[in-house]
Amino acid sequence: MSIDKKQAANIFEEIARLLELKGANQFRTRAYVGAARTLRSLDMELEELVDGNEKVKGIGASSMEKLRELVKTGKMEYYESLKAEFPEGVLDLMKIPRLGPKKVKVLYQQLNITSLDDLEKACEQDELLSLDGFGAKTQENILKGIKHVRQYKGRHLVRAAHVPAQEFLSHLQTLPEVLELDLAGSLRRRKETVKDIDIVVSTEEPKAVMNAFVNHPLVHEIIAHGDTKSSVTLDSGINIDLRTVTPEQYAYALLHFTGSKEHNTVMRSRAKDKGLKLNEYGLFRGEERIHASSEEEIYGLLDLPFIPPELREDHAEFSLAEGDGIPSLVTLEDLKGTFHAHTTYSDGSASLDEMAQAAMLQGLEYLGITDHSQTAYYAGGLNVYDIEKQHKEIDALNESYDNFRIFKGIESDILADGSLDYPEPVLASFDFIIASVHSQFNLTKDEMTQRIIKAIENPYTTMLGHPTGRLLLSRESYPIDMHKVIDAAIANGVIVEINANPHRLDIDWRLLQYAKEKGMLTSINPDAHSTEGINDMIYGVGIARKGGLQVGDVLNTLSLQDVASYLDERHPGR
DNA sequence: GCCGTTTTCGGCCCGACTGTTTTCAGTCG
Repeated sequence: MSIDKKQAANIFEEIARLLELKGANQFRTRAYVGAARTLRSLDMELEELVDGNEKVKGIGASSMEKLRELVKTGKMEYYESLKAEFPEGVLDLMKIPRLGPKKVKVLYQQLNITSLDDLEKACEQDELLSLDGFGAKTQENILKGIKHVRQYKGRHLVRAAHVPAQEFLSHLQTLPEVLELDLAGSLRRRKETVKDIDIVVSTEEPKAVMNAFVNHPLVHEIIAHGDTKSSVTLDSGINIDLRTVTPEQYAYALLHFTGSKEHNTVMRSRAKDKGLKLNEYGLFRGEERIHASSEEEIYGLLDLPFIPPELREDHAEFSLAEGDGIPSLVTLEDLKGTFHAHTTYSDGSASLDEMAQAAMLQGLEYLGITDHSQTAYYAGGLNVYDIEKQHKEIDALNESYDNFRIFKGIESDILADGSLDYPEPVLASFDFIIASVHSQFNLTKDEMTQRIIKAIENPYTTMLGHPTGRLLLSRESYPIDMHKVIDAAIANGVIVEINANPHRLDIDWRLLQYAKEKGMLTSINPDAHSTEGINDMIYGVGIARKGGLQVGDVLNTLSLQDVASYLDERHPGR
């Protein structure tokens, strides 16, 4: 069993946690975190990295040697011995909010606590009160934290954060004391999952704003309530952090709290290189504060073009900024239509006409309907008779619409051998086909990659659906070599979708820069199973923007006429 | 542990809040 990048990254991450527990030098700890991060977004195979001479920033000689050992032997002596120093389960304790390495160390050394269960029992029996630095309040918070960790595992799907965030923004907007406000944090950066909601407000009267915030009816619990920073938990379990600053500080605060941490670190060192200091309150030359009234101005002061929030991950944005420039990113308004929607013919909850009307309400010119194929019996997959019936209904509806068209599609299962789910004459009856894997995930990486590439090579395949099969926060991707899949898609003129359903957001944005450079075309598809599902396109746009995609990279920015001729030319039978 | 167009040694981002203290450590972002 060979090690993949994610597993390797997790091991480096765990080493960092263990070193923290040991009380190691914080910079050494940070180096391991940095190595883990580098591995996660590595643009080559692990074997290539450890065998080659290419240097990668963030992985020095020591980490490289450990990584090589891991890749070659499947084991790392250093990690194993470090792990042996602590009982299994101790690391779980650090997932509890407000429990860091120092407190965890005390808990396990003095009370021999090595699991969430142990900790819960100890709290219930008031055992923590005897420890230095622990009091009743801490114990109470830990008990709450254990529940929180068990229930939510700390992260949330972007839709679960986006909806309440909009509610709080509108609420705060109505306050006369609020001068400016914005979403910040990972939600503004449109990450695929988020830990909490961050909002920044500029005001001259922070107390009034904070009071209104913590007293909002959706607030379940107040975690912190200060003059410039407050933090609450909502009934749904998600946290919101609110920061207030003065109008003078606002642009700097928005930049700071939008992050990412890694992006900010680079920005700070750029400032430092110029003899300046950057923090959430301003850019300083000695005591002198340099004025900036927008994020654009701050970037300008550091000789950078404006970097949109979605790109601020220290992933590619600084090299883009200093090379070809920051691309003008695709927006929701650029989408003229969309593909991948289910109806009551299979497992959707709305009829063909209802789905089409919902798309029209969004201002779209076309909708590609793709119910499930016959093998997906669990989802009511369509047999040949159903398909004929659906096509007749679509023809009639299209007759009745002005300037709107339903495209006839199918989400064909990719069978275990890589073939599509109907005989050729049936495949030929569709305007387009999305090929997706829905079963038999337990193949090896090579087998799965070959299976999907075979489907890509089928001339009837127009798009590849949710290419990795991941379900965020619940199911990992099946093993697959996405670089090979992307290369095959490009070679065969197949579109790889950005599945915009918040549970999937698949293809991962970290692959999009590679795909774009190679010339891959994508389509932002909601995978809608209801009329509301069409609204999920916005989350797919966020992913496209994180990947640096522009209008020309996205099929469904084409007008009805252009997309119709594209599909016609692409169809092997026409 | 990582990094370097002044550097192979000496730095490594920085501030707010809580809970415990009695002036501050730990945690978080």
